[in-house]
Amino acid sequence: MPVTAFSVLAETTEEADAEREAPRRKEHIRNAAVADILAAAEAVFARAGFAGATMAEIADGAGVPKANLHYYFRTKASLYQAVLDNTLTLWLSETDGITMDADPATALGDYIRAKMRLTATHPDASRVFANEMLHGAPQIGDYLRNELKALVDEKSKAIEHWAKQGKIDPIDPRHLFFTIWAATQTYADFQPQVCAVLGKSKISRAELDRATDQLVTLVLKGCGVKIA
Amino acid sequence: MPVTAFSVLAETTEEADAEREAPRRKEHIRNAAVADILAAAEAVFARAGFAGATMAEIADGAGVPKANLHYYFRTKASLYQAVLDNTLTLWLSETDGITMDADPATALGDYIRAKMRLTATHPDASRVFANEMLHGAPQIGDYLRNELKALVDEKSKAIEHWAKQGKIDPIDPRHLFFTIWAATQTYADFQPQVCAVLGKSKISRAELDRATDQLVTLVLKGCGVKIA
DNA sequence: GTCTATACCTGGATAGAC
DNA sequence: GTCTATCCAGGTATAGAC
Repeated sequence: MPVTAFSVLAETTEEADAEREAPRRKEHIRNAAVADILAAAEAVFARAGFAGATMAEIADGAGVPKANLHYYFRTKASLYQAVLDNTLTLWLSETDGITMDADPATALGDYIRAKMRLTATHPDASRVFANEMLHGAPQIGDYLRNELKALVDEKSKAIEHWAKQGKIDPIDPRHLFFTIWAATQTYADFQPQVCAVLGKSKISRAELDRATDQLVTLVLKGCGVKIA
Repeated sequence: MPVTAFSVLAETTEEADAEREAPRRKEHIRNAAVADILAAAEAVFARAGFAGATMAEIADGAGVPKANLHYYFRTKASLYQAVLDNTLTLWLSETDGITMDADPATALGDYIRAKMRLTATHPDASRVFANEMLHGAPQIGDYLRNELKALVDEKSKAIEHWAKQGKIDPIDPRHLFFTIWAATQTYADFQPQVCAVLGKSKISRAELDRATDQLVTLVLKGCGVKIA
C-alpha cells in the first residue's frame, strides 16, 4: 500500500536555499522513511483515531526513532493532515463514468463496484475518513463543502438527466450517493460487526463479491434502472 | 434524552451492607447526578471518542466536580462501558416486526423507518457505537458474536422463508441488514458530510423524511417485495 | 456523601551530541 | 541528517478535609 502524495511536509527552508532557484517539481522523495511513516501513521490513526494514536506507536510501525517524525512533520497534527490528504485524493476518484450520456446501469454498477474495491484495498483510509467525520470533520470541512459538494452537484445533474429520459426513477441523487457510500464503506468501518454476524474471522474475497453483486442489484432494481 | 440503565456502577459495598439483606431490585437511582453524568458522557464520547474524551469535560457537561465521576464510576473505562451498555439496548430493539408470517413490505418498511427514527433521536448513541466499531470493538466484541449474531440469524430465517414463498427475491438477508444499518446510521455518523453535500447547516426533519421514503422504496423495490 | 488539592504518569515536542 | 535524553503540559486517579 504505497503512499504517493506528501503535501504537508515540514518546511525545510535551508534545503530550499541550497537548491537555489531549482524548480519545485524537481523535488522528489528524499527518503523512503517518509513513505514508511505515512503508511504506519495511516494504520495507527485508522485504529486509534487522532487522540488515541501515539507518536511512539507510529514511529515503531515505521521503524524509525520518535524524533524523526517531528523532523519530517513538525507536529502530530501535520502528520495527521498529510494522511488525510492522501485519503481524500482516493475518495474523489472513480466517478468519471457517471455522465449525462452514459448508460445508467453500466455507470452506476461500475461505480459501486469501484467503491467496494476501494474499500477492500484501502480499509484504513476509509477508517481514517470515518473517524474524521465522526469527530465533526474539523480538518476537512472545507473540502467537503467545496470539492466534494461541487462533484456531487455535477454528478447529480447527470442522474437527473437520466430521469428526464425515463432511464431511471426520479430519485434524489444525493441521498442515493449517501446510501452507496455508506453501504460500501461499512465493510471497512464496521468490519468487526460484519465478521461477528457472519461468524467469520475475516471477510473473504468471495463474501465481498457476493455483497457487491447484491448491492448492485439492489440499487439498480430499486431505482428502476433499465438493464441495457 | 433520559438514561435508564446503569449496569456498571462503581461498587459501594458499604452501602450494600447498610441495606442489609434488602432485595437488589429495590435499589434505585440514588442521585439524579448519575443520569446527568451518563448523558454528558455519551455526548463527549460521541464527539471525541474514548481517548479524546476527558473526565473534566464530562464533569463540566454534567455540572459536577471531576472527583464525583470517580466516585460513581471508578475509572474512565467503567464510565465508557456504562455508556456503551445503554446504546446496545437501544440497538437490539425494533426488529420485532420481522417474522416469518409477517408481510414483507410492512415489516421491512417499518424496520427501516424505526431505524431512521432512532438515528434521528439518538445520534450520539450511534456515534459512540460507530467509534467502538472503528477501533475494533474491543469492548463489545462478545456482544456482537453472541446476542447480535443470534438475533440476525433468527431474522434471516424469516426473510429466507419469505423468499421460499416468492414474497421477496432470494437475497442474502445478512448483507441486506448491513446495507440498512449503514444507510440509516450514516445520517448520524457522517452528518458533516451530509450537511456539506446538501449545502445545509443541519439536516431538517423534512429532509430526513425524504431520505427515509427513498430508502424504503429503494430496498423494497430492489428486493422485489410485492406491495400488499 | 461531596469537593479541593495534589500525586503520578503518559505522551508530544525539543535540545544538543554525533 | 539522525538519534538519545529530557522537558513539560495535560489528564487520570486519589488522599483527605469538610
